[in-house]
Amino acid sequence: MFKVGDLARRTGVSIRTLHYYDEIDLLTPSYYSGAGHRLYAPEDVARLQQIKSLQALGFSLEQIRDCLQRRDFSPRDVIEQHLRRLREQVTLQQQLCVRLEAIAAQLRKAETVSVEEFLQTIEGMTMIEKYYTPEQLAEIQERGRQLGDEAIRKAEAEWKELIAQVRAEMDFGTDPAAESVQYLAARWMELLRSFSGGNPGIEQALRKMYEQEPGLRQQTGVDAAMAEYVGKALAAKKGSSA
Amino acid sequence: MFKVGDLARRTGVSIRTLHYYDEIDLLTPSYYSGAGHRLYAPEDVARLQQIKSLQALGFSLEQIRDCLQRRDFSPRDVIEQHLRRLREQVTLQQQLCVRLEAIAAQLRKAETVSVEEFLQTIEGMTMIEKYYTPEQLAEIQERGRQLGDEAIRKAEAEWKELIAQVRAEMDFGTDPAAESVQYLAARWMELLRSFSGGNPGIEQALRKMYEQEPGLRQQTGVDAAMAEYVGKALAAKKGSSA
DNA sequence: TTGCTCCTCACGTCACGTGAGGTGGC
DNA sequence: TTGCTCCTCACGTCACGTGAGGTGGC
Repeated sequence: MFKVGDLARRTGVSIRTLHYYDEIDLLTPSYYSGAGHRLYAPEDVARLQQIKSLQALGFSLEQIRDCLQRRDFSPRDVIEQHLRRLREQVTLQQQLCVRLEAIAAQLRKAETVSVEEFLQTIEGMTMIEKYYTPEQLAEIQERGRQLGDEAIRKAEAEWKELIAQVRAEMDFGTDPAAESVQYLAARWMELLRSFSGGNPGIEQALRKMYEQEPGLRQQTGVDAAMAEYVGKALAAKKGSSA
Repeated sequence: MFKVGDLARRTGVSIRTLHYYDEIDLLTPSYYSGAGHRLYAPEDVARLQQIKSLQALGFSLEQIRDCLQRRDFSPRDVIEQHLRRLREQVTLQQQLCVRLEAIAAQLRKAETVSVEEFLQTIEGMTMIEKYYTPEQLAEIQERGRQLGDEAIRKAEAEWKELIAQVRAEMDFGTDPAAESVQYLAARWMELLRSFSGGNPGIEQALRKMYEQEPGLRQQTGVDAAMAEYVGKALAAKKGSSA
């Protein structure tokens, strides 16, 4: 026969927890002393052990009560179902880990890490995940690893310069078939390939993302007009080589 | 300018959530209409997007508020720390998965699956984890897989019979050096080896578990007296061969 | 006038932690 | 009488969901 304090000390649960279990009828003491003190019998202690075991497996107190009360209870099904849920959770959390790692990698790559850049990085990630399939993302990440942070930084700088140069030619009204534009268009395709690896699915997703995200167009300076201009330049080249 | 309903529809969050964010000062609308209706400006929408992004990474609303408010906020540290916590969680959940799988395997092995057996299995698992190291557990599991369910069931039945036979000799008062007991002791060591694989750490953990768990002694019928009796028999054999 | 949207309470969730204020046995 | 343990409220947690009851603009 134990009083709450004794049982709490012996089993490592708190007194409040025992009170609570009593309150929700999960574990009611078999006896009470004259003064209204809870007295737990050995079978109550055993039940507490069972409760703790099931709780360690991640079951809710309600599930535990069902498990200990109901006669038509199927341990096998419950365990299997529980296992499925848990596996799903683990999968989701692992995906989250991958996302966080990608963000952490981005932050390490950047030199200054302002709050604004951080938020942009995150929103960028969220946006990107809307357009690429998981397989495409894995492929892009893998290519990024092989290129290395330094090469990626360099490519980003080159894109920036290239876009500015194309914009200048457009503003100047240069014919897309002109040699200077042909050179830029070729460089454009080169950089694009180093990102997409030539995977047409990735290039298509990228195009769609630019079409549907005005913020992205504004941020990079690549708008519909530029896409058309570069497209014409590439078509002119094709035409000349055919 | 959006009213709550508009913003809710456009972003997929509930009206109640927007009310709540207002209540905890996480996202307060920039304006109010004459009738006291919330009016959200474009920058409020942007802030909501940021909140959603950070929430998707698993941050609490309080962490998000800190992140958006404080100037001395270091995104890099927060992400790394968050990642560490998440990885820990995943590890714990994966361990839990392993436990549940072991229990599921046990349940499949048994023919009848009463609630009592289920609870015993779980309590057994919990107890076992207290005595063996994770490496030892992995080794035992691996050996179990190699033996197969059928062989394990057979070994368990043999243990039961062997223990009963030893008990009978003890009750009869047979000398541990007698041939009949020598045979039983040899069989004892054989079965023990098929469990421990000869790993002395596992055998030691097993002994300690039997010493410290009265419930286990009662359940199997292997008490201190029997351990001593078998020990004497083995010593007698050693003595005779030396 | 009828819908629709908006508003502000306010309770419920899950498994307790943490006092508050008071009683009974050594 | 002094500690110690026990008791019963009852609020707080986290991020909202879900009504209840009432108001304002088309």
